[in-house]
Amino acid sequence: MGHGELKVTADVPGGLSTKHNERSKWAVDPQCPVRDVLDRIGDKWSTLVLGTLASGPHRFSAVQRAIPDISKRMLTQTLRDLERDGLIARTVFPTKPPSVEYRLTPLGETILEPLTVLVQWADRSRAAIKNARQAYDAAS
Amino acid sequence: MGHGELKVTADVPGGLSTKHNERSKWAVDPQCPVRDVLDRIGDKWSTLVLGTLASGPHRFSAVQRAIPDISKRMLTQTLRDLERDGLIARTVFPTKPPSVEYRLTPLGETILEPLTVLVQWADRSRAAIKNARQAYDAAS
DNA sequence: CAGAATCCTATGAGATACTG
DNA sequence: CAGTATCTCATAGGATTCTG
Repeated sequence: MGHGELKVTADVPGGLSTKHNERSKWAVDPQCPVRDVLDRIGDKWSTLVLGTLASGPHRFSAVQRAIPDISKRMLTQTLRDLERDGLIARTVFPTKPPSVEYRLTPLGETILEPLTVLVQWADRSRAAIKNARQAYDAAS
Repeated sequence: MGHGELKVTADVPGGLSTKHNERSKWAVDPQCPVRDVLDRIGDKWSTLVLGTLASGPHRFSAVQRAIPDISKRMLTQTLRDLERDGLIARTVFPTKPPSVEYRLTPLGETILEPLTVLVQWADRSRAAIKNARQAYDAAS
């Protein structure tokens, strides 16, 4: 008890992994889904960009306006990585000056729900975490 | 259409955020929940440690065995950060040699479900992402 | 406008050695 | 056993300048 009622353990006995692993060695696999997903969205900007595009297609400069403190360099790189992974699509309109539109692909839209679940957790837990930090820092 | 049926937009019109923000400026707030959560679990090891402790309390060396390629330095630091945020609890047994046990707190257990949702997405999407990468790299 | 190129720095993280 | 203390390196990421 104490851990038996965890929803996660009902489906994934070894912890957070989902299958194709025996027992608790899931963290060993360098291609385990945990590492896989975090390498993808664990960087500083990917989720912000995905969240921005969640409300519809944006041009390069529009994304940058939505995330004011991202540099052009990191925005370009983040967009490229997401495009390479098939999460967003890039469309160039050969106008003068050129205009480029970014939008979520169908695959990219499927990540919004998992991200939303995570963000909602963060929102609900913010106060508790803040308190925990203050208690920890006060005790140290 | 195209974005109107997104589940995420039903609850969170501005994108991934959940509330207390007007329109699409959610990414501007440095304390926005997206950045908040990613600063917490977006590092290389936190989720692996949380996933390991999901199956029950572990001693320091047991966590290290579960995640073979983490260094003692990073394991210590990751455990400290998670403890500070109130997600895990540290219990010292004054035996000789000393033994220390780590376990999820009630708060820490609440993050397992969001993480599981994300991991399951990664698992389901792995093939699609792999294909997208190959197509992108072939076209470049 | 939408980048590409270059330079630079801060930090994440590994390796190793030491200790109560 | 469960850390701490250094040292070192790779890379994420910022600032700036240039261009089709």
